[in-house]
Amino acid sequence: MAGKPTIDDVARIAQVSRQTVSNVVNSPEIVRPETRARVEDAIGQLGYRPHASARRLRSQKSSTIGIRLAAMGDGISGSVLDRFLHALTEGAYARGMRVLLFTADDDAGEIEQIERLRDDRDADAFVLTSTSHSDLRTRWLLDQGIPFVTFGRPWAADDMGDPMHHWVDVDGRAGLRAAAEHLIATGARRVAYLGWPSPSATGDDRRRGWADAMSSRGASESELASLSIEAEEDVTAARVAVAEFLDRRPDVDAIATASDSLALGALIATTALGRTDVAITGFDNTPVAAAVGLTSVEQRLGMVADGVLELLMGVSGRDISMREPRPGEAHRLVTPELVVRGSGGGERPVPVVDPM
Amino acid sequence: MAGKPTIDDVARIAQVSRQTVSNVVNSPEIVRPETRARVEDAIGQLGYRPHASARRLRSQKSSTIGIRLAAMGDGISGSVLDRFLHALTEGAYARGMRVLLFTADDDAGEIEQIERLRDDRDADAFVLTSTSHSDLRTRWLLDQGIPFVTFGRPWAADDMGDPMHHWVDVDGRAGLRAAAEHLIATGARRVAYLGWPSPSATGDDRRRGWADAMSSRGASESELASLSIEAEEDVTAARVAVAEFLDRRPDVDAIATASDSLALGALIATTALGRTDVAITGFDNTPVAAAVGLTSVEQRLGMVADGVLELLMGVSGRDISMREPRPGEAHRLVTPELVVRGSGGGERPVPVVDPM
DNA sequence: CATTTCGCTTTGATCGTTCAAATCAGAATG
DNA sequence: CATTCTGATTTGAACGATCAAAGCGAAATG
Repeated sequence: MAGKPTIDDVARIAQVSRQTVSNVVNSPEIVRPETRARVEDAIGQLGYRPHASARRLRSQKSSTIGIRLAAMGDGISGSVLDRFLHALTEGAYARGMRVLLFTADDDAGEIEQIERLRDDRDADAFVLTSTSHSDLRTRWLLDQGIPFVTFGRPWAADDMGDPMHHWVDVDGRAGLRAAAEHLIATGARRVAYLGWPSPSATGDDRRRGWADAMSSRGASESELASLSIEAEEDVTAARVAVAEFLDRRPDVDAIATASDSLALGALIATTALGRTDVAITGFDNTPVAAAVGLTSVEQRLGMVADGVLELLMGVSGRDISMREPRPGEAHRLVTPELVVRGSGGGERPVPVVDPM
Repeated sequence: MAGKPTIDDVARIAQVSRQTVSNVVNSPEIVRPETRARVEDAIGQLGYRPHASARRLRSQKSSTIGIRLAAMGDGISGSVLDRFLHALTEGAYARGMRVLLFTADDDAGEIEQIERLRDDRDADAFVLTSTSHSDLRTRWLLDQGIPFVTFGRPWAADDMGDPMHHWVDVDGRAGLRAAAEHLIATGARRVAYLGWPSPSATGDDRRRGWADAMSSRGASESELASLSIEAEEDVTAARVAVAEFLDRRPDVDAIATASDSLALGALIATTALGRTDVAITGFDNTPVAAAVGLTSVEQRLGMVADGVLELLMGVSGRDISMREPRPGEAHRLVTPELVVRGSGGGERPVPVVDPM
């Protein structure tokens, strides 16, 4: 009476047993309608809510997904993780799950934390981000039989066909193809590509998208090579690289880039050179892109989050229920969306970076 | 035997009772050393870890802090929340707490979620961010008697003296004073201020810091007014405002700004105008600032997080233990730190934004 | 020597729920 | 009409820990 109402309080008021109340809460369909109504009434009247820990103890499920909050030295794109986290949390709540945060300095530390959370039964599934080829973590999780999904492909020989583990990823290739095609469609004659130094699994894939668009317009391999710019994921590095490049190749009138950071560097370089005719596209659709009016590729993180939850819990399940990954059912490749803004080419409706 | 070991398994191996094992885990000092050793041995041998939910059920404590992951339309500065979250999570784990995420579209929605999490006993304390004057949420939380700390002052008449509730904040005024003084020290003769339209609690406070520095150099009120630029938290808006301003006041050779977004706008404007002699400082020390080499005010979010946990749990406590806020013990005002980079003034060691 | 004190350990109850099996009333079956 | 079946509800036993109080042996006290 003093504290929060328990299931017994509800049972007493509704003149039924504990278990019936439990049934009304967990599987209403097996309770006779009138009984159900009576119980629901009592629940509403008392403001009863099940004690999550009691339920978790008994059912041996934590209904919690653990995810590492990376230290984000990733520059601007850190906000991608942020938005993904937001979408994941929202989706998780809709399915009766919670999202628990943890931190770690490196992958080994992450494994340690996951082990702890698993042993404490604080989380029963995990989501990994920024996976690399032959990732320590995925191997370990598979060995342990811990349910997990990665946001990011394993980038193994045959990602789609050979389901080592469950993953969701964004089709960067399609994204860059769209960006390049948009630049061409809005009047660009020579579209360069600004990406990260190869080899870079994600980067090479994005470059392929640009190459797709260019090839279908008749560009040769050597032309593609001569239109490629490389820079580390860093605004300054990108600025320097683009300035140098435009000096050699003033005929280039558009640049599709692999990230908003690179794009920002390109934007600063072209502005400084007075080359405001050069159209630029970014990737990630970060707040910075929105802020400076940059056309960018949006990853649709809501769909990514949905995909993750679907792989973890089934299409509409409310429990972690992961099977062996089966071909065709273990992956989701989300097609991104091009968000067109002023600096993306053509008429430049809002002249964003030229002097007033 | 099949599943994870329980406290009873440990007890059996160590030839002691359940409770003794519990004591070894929770208050080792009351157990006789040899007994303790035996139990610890058994724990290690079995790899025993207490079942978090069982513990929470019995002790009626969730040992969990809830925090809303804002949708971050805040532009670049979204990363501040991110870094704070990281620091908070790290600190929380060190004190045996977990951090649970939730989302909401607005403050009313946040209240709803908090109520749920409280009722489900999923979290027993909350951290609020970006509080406004006369905040719906703080009022409600106080009424409900739910432990919480805000990151951000209430901005009431006398924040420091009158402890309505527990809060931690960064001393933006001191930050901008330091920035302005740095600009002056490195050779600037006329330092303008670029901030958000008044009234803005945070913004006005930061402006005051700049004004402090200027006044002590003998600037009059009217001079200060003529050196103030206003723009919304938006790169483009800032760029436009700064371009206009520099047209009127070409004598200005430095700009202290209230945020990295504004600073980026200023940077783009000065670059475009060829005024690379104008030194600029930002606020928040976001990845963007680092990327473009911008001197910026670092909020020291680790200290903020520590302050939050201290107010919630006491100096070294491992439990939520909040009293009535008492004068002098209910607040923490963290002094930020100026991170000096190339574009911050003076010699411009690394010419970041001029054409190559 | 009986008694109190002290330090450590054990015992029994309990936290609030779900599981598994038992019960029960009424309908359907032969 | 006795019997089986069926759907809805109840009962007793966990889940794995901590709390509160009791127990116990050795040392201290009168």
